[in-house]
Amino acid sequence: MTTATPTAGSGSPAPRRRENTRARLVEASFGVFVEKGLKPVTVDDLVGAAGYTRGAFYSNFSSIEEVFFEVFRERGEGMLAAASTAMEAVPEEDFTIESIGSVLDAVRAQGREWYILHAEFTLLALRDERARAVLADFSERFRVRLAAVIEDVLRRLGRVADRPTEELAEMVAALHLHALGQGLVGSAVLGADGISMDTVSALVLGFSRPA
Amino acid sequence: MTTATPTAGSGSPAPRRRENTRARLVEASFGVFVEKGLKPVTVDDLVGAAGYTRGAFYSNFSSIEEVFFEVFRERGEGMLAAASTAMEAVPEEDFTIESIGSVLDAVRAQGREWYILHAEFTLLALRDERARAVLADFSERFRVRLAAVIEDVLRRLGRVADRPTEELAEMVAALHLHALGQGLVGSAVLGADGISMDTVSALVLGFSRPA
DNA sequence: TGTATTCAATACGCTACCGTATTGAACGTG
DNA sequence: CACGTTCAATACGGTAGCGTATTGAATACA
Repeated sequence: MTTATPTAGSGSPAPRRRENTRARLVEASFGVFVEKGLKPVTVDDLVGAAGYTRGAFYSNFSSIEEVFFEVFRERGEGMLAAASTAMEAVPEEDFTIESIGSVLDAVRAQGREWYILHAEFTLLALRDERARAVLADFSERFRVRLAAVIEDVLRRLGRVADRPTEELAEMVAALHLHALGQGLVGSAVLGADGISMDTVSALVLGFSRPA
Repeated sequence: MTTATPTAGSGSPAPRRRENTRARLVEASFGVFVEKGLKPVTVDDLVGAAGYTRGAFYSNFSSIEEVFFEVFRERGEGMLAAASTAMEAVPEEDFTIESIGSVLDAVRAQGREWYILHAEFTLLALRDERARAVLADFSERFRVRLAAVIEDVLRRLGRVADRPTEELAEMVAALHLHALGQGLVGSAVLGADGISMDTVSALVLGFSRPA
């Protein structure tokens, strides 16, 4: 790579417009943050990955954190959208425990990258109020979606939950993410590829009873 | 603070010995890592917190990561020791679900600080093989201890687990840590102060059956 | 008590990265 | 097809933090 051509080889050169630059920068930054985390990343890393130089960065953003926020928001919306799509793909009368799995698959599909981004952003949230708000918003929305599926499934099975389905959803999501992380780190007690279906099933059944 | 007196006001001035310096540096570094994370920390932050200057650092360590490892190992051992102590404090014939709680309390006692250190170290482990090994070792030891308690409790209750108690232990530990983190970030669906006892109880009962 | 050794304090040069200011090429507009 | 505008590329000075080399004060030891 000699010349710095943004997104090398993408058909038409794409007009030099502000939105393009921002979008490409955010897009490319995702991989950089996944690879390095937040603090070790430099402005040159980001523009380098996108095929720009420093000037493009400061003309579009004022700090690296700003980009990080944008990346998280964007990928978070992606996750939520994927989860919704997965839900809607299942016809109402086919709800089974497996339906929960298909929502979890939306997370699994982003796998390693989402896990890392999420962990990194959580750490930021511990120290930054605004990040806290963004994270809380995402988490709640995801939890609510998952809770809805769980509720549907329970209804279909003719069972009622012992406690708020949101708690159940929180547990399932937490364990799923945790298992994904364990898989990355090597020791995978709960399954290297996220939580297993029979664990989900045992959880959902264990926290509910026949209506 | 004008003069840099290590551990200001601790009775005797304490001899200027290598081990002392190392120990103080590690001790003081804990707080710094909790506050800032890993990468943003500078050598001056660490020696400053301990009341030394750069010289002391490079004469005892060769990188900041090295100190970070040492901090995690040390606090990890502390956690394990606290967990063991908690276990042994309960007479064998008194095992109830609450016994599990007393192990979790060992974690709760370190609360916020342990959560952050652990999260920070996990992120490092995703990118560093040696950290991975250290983390795996800690996690396994903790899981085994917790699994032992769970097993004892189940035996006492005349129940048998549906699946390896280590899996159960992993779930309980993961949810506990997750809940602690949620508490720090604000939204505490599973209880702001770690996992609640009736969740633990439901989990343990849900994943076991009468013998 | 004098001498050798240990180890933290200081001094120093170096590099990486920052953020601003300036330049100049692509684009829209009349 | 000129003109103005938009925005990324480049050039720059400033700073923070690094790691080494040297110094000097404790401590051990004879």
